[in-house]
Amino acid sequence: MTKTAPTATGVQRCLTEIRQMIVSGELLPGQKVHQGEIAALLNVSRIPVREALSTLQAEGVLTYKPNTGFTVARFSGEDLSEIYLMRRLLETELLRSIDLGTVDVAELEALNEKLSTLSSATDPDEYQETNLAFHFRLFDHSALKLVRQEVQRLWYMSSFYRSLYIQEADSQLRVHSDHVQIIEAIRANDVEKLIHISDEHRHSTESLVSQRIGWSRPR
Amino acid sequence: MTKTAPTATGVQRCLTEIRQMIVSGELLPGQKVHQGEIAALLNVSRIPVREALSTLQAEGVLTYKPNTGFTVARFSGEDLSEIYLMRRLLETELLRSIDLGTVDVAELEALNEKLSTLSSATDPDEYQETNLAFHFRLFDHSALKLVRQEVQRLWYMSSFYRSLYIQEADSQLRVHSDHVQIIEAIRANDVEKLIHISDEHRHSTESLVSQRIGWSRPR
DNA sequence: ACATGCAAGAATGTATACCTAATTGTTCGC
DNA sequence: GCGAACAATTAGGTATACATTCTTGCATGT
Repeated sequence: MTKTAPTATGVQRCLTEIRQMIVSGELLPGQKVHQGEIAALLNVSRIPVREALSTLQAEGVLTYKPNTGFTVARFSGEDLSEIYLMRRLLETELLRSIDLGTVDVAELEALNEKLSTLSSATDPDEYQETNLAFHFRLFDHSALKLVRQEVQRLWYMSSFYRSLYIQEADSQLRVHSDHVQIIEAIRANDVEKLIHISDEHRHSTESLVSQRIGWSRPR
Repeated sequence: MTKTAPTATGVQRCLTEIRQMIVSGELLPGQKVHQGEIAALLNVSRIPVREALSTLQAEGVLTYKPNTGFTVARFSGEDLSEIYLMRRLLETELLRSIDLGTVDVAELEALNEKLSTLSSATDPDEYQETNLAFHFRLFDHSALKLVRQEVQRLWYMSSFYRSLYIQEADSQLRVHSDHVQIIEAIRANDVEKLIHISDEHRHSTESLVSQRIGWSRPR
């Protein structure tokens, strides 16, 4: 999912790299993002870096103050509640619009199994990646492209905060079993059950994330 | 609302100007946006233009293809349905979260009266501006900042299409009377009624917009 | 000691210039 | 005459360089 096309432009590489730096905690919420540093790190000039930062700001991942620069967005508990509220509303629409009969269940199971083999403590990046793939492979079956895009934006916005709770063995087990239930609901062609399970799954992650707020420490 | 701060950066001016060009129909959906042209038009180099374009792409106002450039996003009827679906879900949450007692009703009435004095045919820009101000002055009373921000993005995305239907005397009358009903509901402190009226208001605009799809003609 | 103002440094904002990829039109071969 | 390769042109992508603004620390004065 983070694979950049071979013909990728510098801006696009900057985008994925900076996103990655946020997920991995290399850039913490509240921290300033120096254009020069990023540019040197990625061996490009500041121009493509600035464009990537502009994009991330529009997505809500960064904040911006003119003549002062970009900062990693920092969310309060209320902010995260809003994000999860929007996710619930929009993801419910996505799930409801899917014809479950057409879903490739085997692929989802494979992704979920891959998740269980990954240690979220040692490979947080790939774990996040795979978890995201699991959910969006499902969302991809919806015809609601714009809603899907917006949901993805919401996941990006909160990616760092999700990474906080995910690095725990307990959470990992919970996630896996929730996913199993999701797969069962799809097999049973039971949309309402799928929505219900997904709601609970989302809600449990929200609770865990909320508990961890404040762990992020900008200098 | 479109007033750029005196200390504004070039990118910000580009942003508001390009938005304006889309609302006014100077840039039509499906049309290519040439960086050089915009730059010359606004007396800046292509650098700030490109950053503004990146931002607008992240907002969904433009589409982008590497090494080929930016294009004004063009929405099908289904796309617009999605946008209105998201608006309904999110705006309902905004309205429900507002303490109607604290709303400055007089200000809303003033904006609505201003709307009726404007001819949407001759001053489409200011009409759109004022209409947007009416709704967002209300949304501003919500504590759900992120939801509000997302709703604003949805309005921006579809601004051109809204401009299509609004340039009709009938629509203008309808809008005004809907707004009067909205104000009444606020006065009556009746949230559910407010939501209901808003739903119908939104739905009627969606119908009108849908009828006009295809009027936009990219070269 | 504290506040104010100023100067040096650093980082942002943008114009210019160059390189590269996509496009368009042309020529050659069939 | 039609299609494919190729050259010329256009437009996008990015590095460099410079201007401008913000920041920071020091000095000065109250």
